[in-house]
Amino acid sequence: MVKCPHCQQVDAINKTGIVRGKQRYFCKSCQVHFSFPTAEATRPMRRHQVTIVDIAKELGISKSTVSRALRGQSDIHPGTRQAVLDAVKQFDYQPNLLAHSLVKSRTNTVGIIVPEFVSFFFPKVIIGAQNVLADAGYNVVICHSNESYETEVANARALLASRVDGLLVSHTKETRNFEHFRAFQRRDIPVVFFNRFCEDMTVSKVTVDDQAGAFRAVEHLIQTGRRRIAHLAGPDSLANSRNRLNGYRDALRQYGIAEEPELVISYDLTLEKANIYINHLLNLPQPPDALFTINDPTAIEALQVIKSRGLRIPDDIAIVGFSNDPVSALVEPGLTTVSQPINEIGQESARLLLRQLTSEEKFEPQTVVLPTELIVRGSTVA
Amino acid sequence: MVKCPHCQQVDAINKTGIVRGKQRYFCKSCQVHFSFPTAEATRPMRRHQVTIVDIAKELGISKSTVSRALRGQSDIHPGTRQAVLDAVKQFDYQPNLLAHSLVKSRTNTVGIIVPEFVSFFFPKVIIGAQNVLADAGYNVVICHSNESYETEVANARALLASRVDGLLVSHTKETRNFEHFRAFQRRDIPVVFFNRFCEDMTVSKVTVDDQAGAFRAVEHLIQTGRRRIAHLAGPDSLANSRNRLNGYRDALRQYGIAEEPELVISYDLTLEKANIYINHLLNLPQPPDALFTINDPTAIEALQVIKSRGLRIPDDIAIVGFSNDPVSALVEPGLTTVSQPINEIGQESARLLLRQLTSEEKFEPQTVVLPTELIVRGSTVA
DNA sequence: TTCGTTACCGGGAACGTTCCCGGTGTTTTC
DNA sequence: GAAAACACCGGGAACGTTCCCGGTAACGAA
Repeated sequence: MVKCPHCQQVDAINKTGIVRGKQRYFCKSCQVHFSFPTAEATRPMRRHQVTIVDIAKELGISKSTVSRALRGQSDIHPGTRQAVLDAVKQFDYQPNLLAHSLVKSRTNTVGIIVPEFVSFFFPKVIIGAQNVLADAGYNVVICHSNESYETEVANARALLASRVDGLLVSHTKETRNFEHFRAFQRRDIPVVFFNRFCEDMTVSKVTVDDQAGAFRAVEHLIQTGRRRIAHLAGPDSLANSRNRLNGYRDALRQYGIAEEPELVISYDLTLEKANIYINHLLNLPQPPDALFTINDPTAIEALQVIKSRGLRIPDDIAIVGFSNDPVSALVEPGLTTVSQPINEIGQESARLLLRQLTSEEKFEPQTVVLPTELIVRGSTVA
Repeated sequence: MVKCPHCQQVDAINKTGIVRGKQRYFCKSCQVHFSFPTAEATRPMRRHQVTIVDIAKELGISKSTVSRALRGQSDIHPGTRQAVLDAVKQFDYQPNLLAHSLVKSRTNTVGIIVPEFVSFFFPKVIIGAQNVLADAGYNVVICHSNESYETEVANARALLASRVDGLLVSHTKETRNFEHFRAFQRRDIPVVFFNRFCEDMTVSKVTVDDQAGAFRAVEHLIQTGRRRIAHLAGPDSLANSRNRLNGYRDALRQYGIAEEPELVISYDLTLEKANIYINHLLNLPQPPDALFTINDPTAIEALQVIKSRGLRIPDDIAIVGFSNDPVSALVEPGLTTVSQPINEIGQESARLLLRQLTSEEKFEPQTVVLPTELIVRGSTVA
């Protein structure tokens, strides 16, 4: 009853096992195995995409010609080209970037990994970078590591797998192992760090003059008569929090003020912890008369806590933040803060990456340090 | 001097033109054209990627087997599998997602297009969506249309070209033509609108009860004694600004207050225009005693303007915003506002998309309306 | 023994592009 | 009027995967 598809014989057929749920046969005379295609297994009925060959067939030309017409380059008759363009419109053809990238080995895409983006800073950086990159014809895919090392590694892996041409990163506060970024370097995929960076990786970096900014902030506090200046510092894992701490110390030293260890607290950047430490500082036998925080959200949290305790700002205690978030102008009193050129950070990072992407020869990694500026508002002077 | 590569003859060779900068010859006896490969044209020295076949060659097995081992499925000897895994680690092999997506015709990626993301709202939505999507194994690429219709179209085109499996959109305030989104529908790529949506497209939508929220806000103003309530409305192109306006009108009508046309101003959501109109309202012969704005940034701008004019809030004029941005709790006085479940908007949109992506049969588009809640702060009651 | 079954594995065709290379007319040049 | 140049176009091999299908050895049962 089973007929060999080759010799059409019915006998001399053996069963030879069930493979993937389908009976297989063996024809002894033909010395060949065979099985019968099941009805639905013919094709998974994949939705047909209109491709370059569909256009080619329609116009009776070759796919090479269609490709040439689409890329709008050389070796194409204007008439043919127009015909292709018309057909493309008619069939609503969309080029498949996947195939394109596969053969070109480049995706015209750069990845951006940021640790968070509900605060003002990172979105603004991304927009700055994106504008520059878009002008250069690059797409951008944004990843959000959520301050989690695992997520960051997963993000990096995903970007590597999708073969981005370059990477812009600000790492998480947890990140101490940078192997997932070195994987890009090994493949000659340029990486640029911004804002937060690994000091012992030889990559391009964009940052601001954190130390000088912090110095100016603390100097300003000293010059307005403060002596017990507390500092809520960021985690030690972040270079910029180390630098801001250094700026703080520089100022104290230069003005001959001894550093009180109890006034310097390094924490994990969460508002919960910030709240705890602010209260702790205020509860000290000798509370500080000024507070310099690692960033604006922390300063604003401090502002709320201090006001809720009925203390006067800046009379009883002065506050300085860092980065001049728009909110800092809206709170009452306005927050004195160190502004950084957020948009430029993004733009400069993107430009650095682009230069690296387009340079033919070996590119020397480069570090760009942008200036900071002290913005004085009501939280330090009445 | 020129030898035919076939017959090795030297005479009977003609030049037959220079094509792409290279001399071409014709051998009359072989009846064949030929040219000589230039040295550097051999290969563009493309950096070699380590692929599945490299691993296969190294282990002396076929690429099919390596592929099987990597996908960790059936029909693979545990020993072979382990050997492959070891080699993968040793050679630092990274799978090429482009090739994978090309053959599978799916990218496991969904695109998100938002009109802006410096304000609190959209980043938060994105995070909500991303969490849900990541759990389901999807990657996310975020596009930022910057409230520009052209950019939005470009974004949509790029996402289509890179073959995302689904799309989450909040369109720009300029968008009146939705053809670029219909292109996804034509290809059976599910689209979910959130926050801002096109009413006459049959797609899934996630929104909040704008009308009820606005009603509650205005009702609250009326109940606290206000009668001349102004409304700074959003552009008519956005369904949610229309709905909020409707809620405003409902409340006035229900409480028997006639609508004053001069008190309802629709504008383009920029702070510059907001400032102008706020001042305009305050300069009216009969200025309003309350202001309900389309969103929180506008309300906060109003708050600043009003305070700078020396007017008291809420005594002289009360303010209500919309969406409960974190800033609204920080300004002084605190801003009464209508909160919406921002995170849930993202999550729900993602879930809707996922259901559509995984459902076998035809999926009926669905609209989810999430509740709003009035948050009363100092800008309306002392 | 001999057949049926299981457990693996390899070959090769997709997927949708680009690019190289070689063809064929037609036009220019000497 | 032939040789050289030009203007177009087509074929087919990449790119790096997955998937189908068929092969082979080993083993259990009849």
